[in-house]
Amino acid sequence: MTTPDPDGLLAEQLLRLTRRVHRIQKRHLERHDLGVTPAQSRLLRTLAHYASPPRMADLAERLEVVPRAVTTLVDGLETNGKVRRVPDPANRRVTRIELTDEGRTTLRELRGARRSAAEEILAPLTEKERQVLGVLLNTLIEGDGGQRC
Amino acid sequence: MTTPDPDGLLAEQLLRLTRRVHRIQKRHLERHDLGVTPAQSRLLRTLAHYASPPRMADLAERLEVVPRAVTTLVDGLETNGKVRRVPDPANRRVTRIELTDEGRTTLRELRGARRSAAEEILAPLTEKERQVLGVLLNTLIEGDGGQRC
DNA sequence: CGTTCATTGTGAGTATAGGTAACAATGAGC
DNA sequence: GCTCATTGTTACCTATACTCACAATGAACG
Repeated sequence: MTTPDPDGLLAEQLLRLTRRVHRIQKRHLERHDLGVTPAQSRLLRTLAHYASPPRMADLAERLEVVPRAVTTLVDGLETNGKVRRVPDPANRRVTRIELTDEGRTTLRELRGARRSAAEEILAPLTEKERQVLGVLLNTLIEGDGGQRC
Repeated sequence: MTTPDPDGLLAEQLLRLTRRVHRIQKRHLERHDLGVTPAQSRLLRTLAHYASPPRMADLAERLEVVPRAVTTLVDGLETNGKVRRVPDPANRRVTRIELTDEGRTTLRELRGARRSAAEEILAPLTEKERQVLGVLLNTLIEGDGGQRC
């Protein structure tokens, strides 16, 4: 009742914050000069979560993008020597994506950039507030993916 | 202590949520078929906040983008008849941006799209949680713009 | 076996959003 | 009047992600 459109406002804040997060992330990445774009950084981190090299399609699903988008990202990372495409002997349609040693090194350095970016973004929040925010964001993320359709 | 990199995780969640917000917003905009891109929609809404027509530079500052980006957005909106460039008689360098009647109509219809998009995004949260999230997001937004540098 | 259909990744092209650099027109300060 | 800052824009580039079409491959089934 305080505002006429509180939810729209919330979405607005979210989008605004988003732009800032992107900017800050990009700046910190450039500062560390790892030769990796934000989206590539995300793919690298995702890659680290797998026990064995995932397929392109696996990555696409995990990143919530169409497979074609993964191709471009892997192209960039591969030319920079961060990842390697390896054919799957069992199914010749699939190509699996492996982190190279250089990719693993980059990933470690990336963690610093990521941490400092997060710190800059979250500076205004106390530890407890961050926890609350984390829970809320998680609810939003989980809520959609699991229940719809 | 539960996770090794809680802040980085938070930024990750934020970015992930962001992508979803963009997708949902775009879908709802397309469904209402108002001939307006998400960024143009944002400019229109921003425009409505001014008592008198703002300058391009004002919009750029408010939207947190470079002036050049505003030019493109206004170009699109002007060719679609949603806004009008009017020269400022007092300072011939500045052009002020006015909402047209059609722009105002679009803005009203836009509110529906915006509301339904917000509802879809925020569905997993209770009313109280939304309030908490609003406060946290506001802290993050205010905290950066006002205090740094 | 072969025919058909689904899966997998990618080439080609498009859209959106933003950024930099250079510039012309204008205004302001000395 | 000369210099410098402001304002918007022209021209160009980047990043991200999309659709569509397609070739290669595998799977199902008569």
